[in-house]
Amino acid sequence: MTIDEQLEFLRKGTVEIVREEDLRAKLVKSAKTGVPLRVKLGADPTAPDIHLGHTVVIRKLRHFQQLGHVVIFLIGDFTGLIGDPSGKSATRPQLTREEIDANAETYKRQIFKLLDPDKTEIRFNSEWMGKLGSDGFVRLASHVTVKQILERDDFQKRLAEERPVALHELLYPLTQAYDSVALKADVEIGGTDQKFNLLMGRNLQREYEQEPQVAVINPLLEGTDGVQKMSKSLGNYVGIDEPPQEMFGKLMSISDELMWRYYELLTDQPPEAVERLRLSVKAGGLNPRSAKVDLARRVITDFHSAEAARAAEEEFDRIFKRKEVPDEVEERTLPAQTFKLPRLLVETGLAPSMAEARRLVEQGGVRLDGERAARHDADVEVASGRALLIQVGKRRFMRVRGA
RNA sequence: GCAGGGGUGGUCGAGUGGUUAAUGGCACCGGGCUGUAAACCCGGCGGGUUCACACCCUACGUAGGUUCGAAUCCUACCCCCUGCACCA
Repeated sequence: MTIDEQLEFLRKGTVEIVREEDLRAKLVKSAKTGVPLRVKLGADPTAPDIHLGHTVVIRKLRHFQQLGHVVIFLIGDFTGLIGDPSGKSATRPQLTREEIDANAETYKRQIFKLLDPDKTEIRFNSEWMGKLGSDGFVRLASHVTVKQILERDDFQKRLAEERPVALHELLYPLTQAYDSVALKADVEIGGTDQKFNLLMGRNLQREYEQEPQVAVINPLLEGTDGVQKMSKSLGNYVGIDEPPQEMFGKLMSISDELMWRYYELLTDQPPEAVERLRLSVKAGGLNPRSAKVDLARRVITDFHSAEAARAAEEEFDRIFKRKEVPDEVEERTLPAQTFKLPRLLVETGLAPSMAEARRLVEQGGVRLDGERAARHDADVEVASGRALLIQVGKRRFMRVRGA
């Protein structure tokens, strides 16, 4: 690829690159010297559960790898003590060395679904932050001014709104920036929420007489609700460790509009190809459902396999299109006796409470052996040797046998 | 410590003595429709007993109190936020 093509390739899906000219220069230099660029991404040690939102930046790392550069996956075990000042969470639980190591292993297993292990360094910032000591830390702090730190939107906003800003939060951008110095990073990847921190790295590197890193800023992926950013706590996420069937369902549940966003940020489909698809759907030639199925297939293939994707699709069709019983249904054995229907639902865990169970039946959401249960006071016999198929809603199934 | 503001159901947020299990939004759940777990429409959304009308219990930071009756009034306490002060 020419340098221009490389730039184009790296630009895909990003919001901003600061500065693109610097990146060009680094790419040229690397090509000339044969020394790969060092591309950094920081990760929080407390949450090793990666979801699709995180994969946006990981995918960007992969793009750099594909061009032959070295990726440094930095686990912020030191910064984890501070917690990114994203507004809410105050103090974070202090992790033991063992927990951090365990989390690191989980990270590795997950990120190597997208990244090439041979071109990836896993590092911990306690490595250099620990050595710094409090005197070193104070010296480090002398390199930036309060005003510089307070420039950060988040701080300004909170000060303006008279919401608290803890002192240690101000140190977060500083330590993150120092990581770039310690690693001599050429490029740092991050979401838009990280922009300030990434730029701080540039400043600090200059202070330490290093060539400033390039900040490659990626958008934050919206969650399946299409509104808020994907996050575990909001429950609008798709975890990359989730079973294929779950992923398929969740991806099918995104809005038709959001699907294009996902195409852009979660697949390596070239923008032109995605645009063609979009036009085709818009013109009515292609059913949006089909495009969504295709998206789901691609994502599942990345994290599981093409085979798993096919199976998930088949299962989905079976349940939602043909309204059949899934391939595998959980089985439970209960003492052979007669149950009131709501009681049975609670016993099997298909409903959390009697009141909820009754509601489900009244609303027509419960089927017994395929027959809609009309009355919630019905007696249901669980006989030994016979299996009873219970369905709640569209997607919860269970087979119950009497013992 | 002082002053002020605040703590309501998964969440946001109404409600200042009586049809308040608590308006409304969101989330969530069920149904309908659709080639989608999309969109849209309808319904539900603390728990328990009951075939059912119905009844009971628990709930508005915690604990008491006033009252026929309190999320709403009083007292104490706890927690959060803002400002000021004190200490260093």
